Amino acid sequence: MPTLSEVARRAGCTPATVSNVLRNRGRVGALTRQRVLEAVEALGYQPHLAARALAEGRAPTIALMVSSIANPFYPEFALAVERAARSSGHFLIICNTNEDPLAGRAYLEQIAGTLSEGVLVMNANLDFADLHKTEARGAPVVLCMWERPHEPPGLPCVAVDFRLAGQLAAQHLLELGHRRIGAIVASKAAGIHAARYDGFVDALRAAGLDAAQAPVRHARDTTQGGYRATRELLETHPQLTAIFATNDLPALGALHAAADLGLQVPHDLSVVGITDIQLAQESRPALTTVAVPTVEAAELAVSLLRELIEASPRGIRAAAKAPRVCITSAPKLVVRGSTQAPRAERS
Amino acid sequence: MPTLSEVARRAGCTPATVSNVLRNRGRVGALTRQRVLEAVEALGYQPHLAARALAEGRAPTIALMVSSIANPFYPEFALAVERAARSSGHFLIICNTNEDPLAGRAYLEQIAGTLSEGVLVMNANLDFADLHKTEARGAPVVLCMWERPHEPPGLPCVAVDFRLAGQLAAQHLLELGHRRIGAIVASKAAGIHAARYDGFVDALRAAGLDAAQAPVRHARDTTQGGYRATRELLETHPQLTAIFATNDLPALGALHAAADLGLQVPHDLSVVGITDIQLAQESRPALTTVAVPTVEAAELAVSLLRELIEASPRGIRAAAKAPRVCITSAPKLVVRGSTQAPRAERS
DNA sequence: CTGAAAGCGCTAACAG
DNA sequence: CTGTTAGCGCTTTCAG
Repeated sequence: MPTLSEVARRAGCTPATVSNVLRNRGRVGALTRQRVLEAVEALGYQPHLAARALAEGRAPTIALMVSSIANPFYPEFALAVERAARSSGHFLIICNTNEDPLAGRAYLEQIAGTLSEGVLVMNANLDFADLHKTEARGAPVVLCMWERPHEPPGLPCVAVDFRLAGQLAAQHLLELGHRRIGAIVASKAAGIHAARYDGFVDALRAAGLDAAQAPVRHARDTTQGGYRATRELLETHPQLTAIFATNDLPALGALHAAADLGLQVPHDLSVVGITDIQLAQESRPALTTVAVPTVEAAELAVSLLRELIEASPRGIRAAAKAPRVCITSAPKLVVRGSTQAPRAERS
Repeated sequence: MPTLSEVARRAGCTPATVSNVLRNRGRVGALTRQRVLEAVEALGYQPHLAARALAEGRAPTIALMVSSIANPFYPEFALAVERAARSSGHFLIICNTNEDPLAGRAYLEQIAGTLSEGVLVMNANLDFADLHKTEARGAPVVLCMWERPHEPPGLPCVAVDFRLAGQLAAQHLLELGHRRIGAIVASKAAGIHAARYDGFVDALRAAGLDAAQAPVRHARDTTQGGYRATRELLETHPQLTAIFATNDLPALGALHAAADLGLQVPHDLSVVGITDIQLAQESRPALTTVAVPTVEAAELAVSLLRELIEASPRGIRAAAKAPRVCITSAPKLVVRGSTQAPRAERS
């Protein structure tokens, strides 16, 4: 691989000049520029990113921490992040923590601040102390999908009003006339999805229902998890006419469970999820869900991270004011085929 | 972030010595080592990866080129690649080409050899010329899922016998008694999936059938694509009893189409796919498919890349012998609920 | 066993 | 306008 000085030699000037023309710094004579450009072309020169990073004191990548890229929601998000990162001149490093805080820590320690300029964190079961440590080392951190806009996490974040999402889902069911609704909370880590469930409860209350009366099951955030939870729910509470799930994957599982129990969705059972992942459109029936602004969140996260990077000139911590919280636009109900009014008005 | 020399100062020695203890080079006195380790600990020192990369002339990352990480197959593969990369000391950069050869080229030119030591290529619609160019610049390239083990592509690759996969799928259908089988070829780029279709034809021939008699549709490699193709196929050839799709996503689409046409799968129509992605287990009915050794392919790809990296000491091209081809273990038929013997023996 | 010195490829002042 | 001079943080001979 040709280097700057090889280009310089060929163009009959110094590396500094070549650098200048390449980055449009300092004025360079038209003729010199011309010769430099030719030399670059002839040699097929490409700047050495590691060298540049070292000299500039900044890295050309950002990291995305995620528990497992194989969860169908993450790739959609990752794709949007990558696009945004790309257009701000960064490459994306994917860090699968596999739900293991130690793996997460190892990643953070190794790349934050040396290979990656900043870190984006999707639900990845990380230790907050580790995150603060990486911040302190000079690598900004942004939480990508904070669930409670009004309860800041003590770290910069983009927040989605998931409580509202829960409300919207529940309201939809209530408006259709459902009164006996089972809830599935997909809480891998404690507390995650709590806001969504809170919203569900809000809506029930607002409709004058006793929320304690609605049966709940916790499940893993997978189709399987939702499948099992639904079967349990329906076995113990056969009179349920609808299922509210805090995420699409378990909602999809509910669809399967219903099929296996001989229930027609939405005729015998309505199902609603949250997020609106790709798959939600592809199930049979298609899933009614509350769409979360994924792409917007990804873009906000990257631009917030960028801002923080710019604002921390070589490791100087920003003043100790409260970390920024960016709020996305509101989640929106998407009605598809998995919900309708309950069949029997009397239960 | 503390640097090597800060550690050295604190430990009362020189950077060179610190470097030595950290990488177990050159002998270091037990006592010095002790002090160095303490200093490292006290300062929370972490090596600066970009600096190390520059000094060593090697990069700590590899790149995975993929057309879009949002295609459900890729994340599964990417996860396996990341694990393998990790355990060989590399980080993974995800490069979504978005099916755009120009985007792919831009990636290759920028990172190959400077940020990434090597490049893994999933079907990403890249220009082979670009790949050869990046090889020539000193960054090894490995194709991750070459479809024809016996027709080497002129680049190092890991090959999966997809022709066999096609055969297995077709044989399964034939053994069940199907004779009127429609084929869906999911060929985003020309020729991709051709091997799978060839295998299908092989099996038909072997069974004494006229392959020309089996209707074929080309489709995009998506559920949607499979959906449309299936509807077309069934409208023009209502007597079909089975659908063979070259990939799982279109096969899943076939399932949906059947449902919309009022056909029971597998009772009225059998469907078989290839790959065995996660989703294949989750459809209703679950999809019969030919499983491809994804994880194995990912691991082979990374280890082949590693080998090539080691073998090319700083950009010296290996001798011009034919590039290596690693062959994975054979694809295997996985029978699930979407296939059974055709209902009417007479069509 | 440890230190001194050179350099990886590039950028960033500051002179000329 | 262009060249000179220092590094960025680390590794790596090669002396001591």
